[in-house]
Amino acid sequence: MTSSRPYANILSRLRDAGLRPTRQRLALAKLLFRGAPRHVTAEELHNEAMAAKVRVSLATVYNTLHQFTAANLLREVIVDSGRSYFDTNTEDHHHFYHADSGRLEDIRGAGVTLTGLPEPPEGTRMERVDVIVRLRDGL
Amino acid sequence: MTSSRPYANILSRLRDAGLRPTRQRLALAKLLFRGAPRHVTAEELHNEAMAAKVRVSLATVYNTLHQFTAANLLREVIVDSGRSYFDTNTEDHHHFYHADSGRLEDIRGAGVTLTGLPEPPEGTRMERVDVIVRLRDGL
DNA sequence: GTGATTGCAAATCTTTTGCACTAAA
DNA sequence: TTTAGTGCAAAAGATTTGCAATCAC
Repeated sequence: MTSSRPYANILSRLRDAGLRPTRQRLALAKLLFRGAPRHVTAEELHNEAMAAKVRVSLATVYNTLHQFTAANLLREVIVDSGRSYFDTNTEDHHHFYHADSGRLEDIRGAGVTLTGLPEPPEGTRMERVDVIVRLRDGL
Repeated sequence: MTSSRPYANILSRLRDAGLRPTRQRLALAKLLFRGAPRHVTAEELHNEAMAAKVRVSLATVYNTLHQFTAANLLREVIVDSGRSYFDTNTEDHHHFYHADSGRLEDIRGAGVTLTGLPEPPEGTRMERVDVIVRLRDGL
């Protein structure tokens, strides 16, 4: 059972991604990938690390999140100017954004279809398509 | 012809929105709404104002952009954490985001269809749906 | 006049950077 | 070793705020 050996699993994920499995990266990866898929900000992850007695600087958390994103272990979700969210779910999916609380919720990609999108302009290629459903509390 | 009296037009747009038509707001609105629909950042608009010899502080540009957005004269487009774009096109449409240049391009909303989106969760309402097609230069 | 708006500078907040130090291979 | 990675503190942006001065009505 894979989930019974999360450490080894994470170790290989980092190695496979070409990232040296340093103490900090391993610790952050364990925090990120242990439970269900989640959305975190750099500051939240830093706080979690502190709570878990893992010594990491905020700068390293930022660096690590970006390295993980470049390695496709994470996806950056942009819904709020001035705050970056990182999503542990890198599969095709979209998001509900609870604008009043700042919380993100996944929308499975499978069910959603987009039709009628124009071709990318000459000289460009489509990197990805984001669908963000902005929600407000109340009626 | 409406476009021959942009000033009077803008004046009423502000009044209708419940915004006092101050010198700064009129000047910024004229810059924003004169030509074709466009996407601007606060800093770009501030630079334009300076170039047009309109004295406005950057803080006032920010305030004004947010007031215009609240009044539905503008729409804020979020594609980049750390930089806000304001779109003079408030109709239903989506965006190409040229990630390499930071440029935004409209996609007419009419042609695009989204199917299979789940209902908003209990206790929330859908404020709007954004589709952002992230583009990269080159092949 | 009187209350809404503005300008300015300072404050805030998030994110990035430079560089000496530390640790992985 | 040798080179990548880290911490820290400082820098960099973007945006907001506080408050006295100014303007629209």
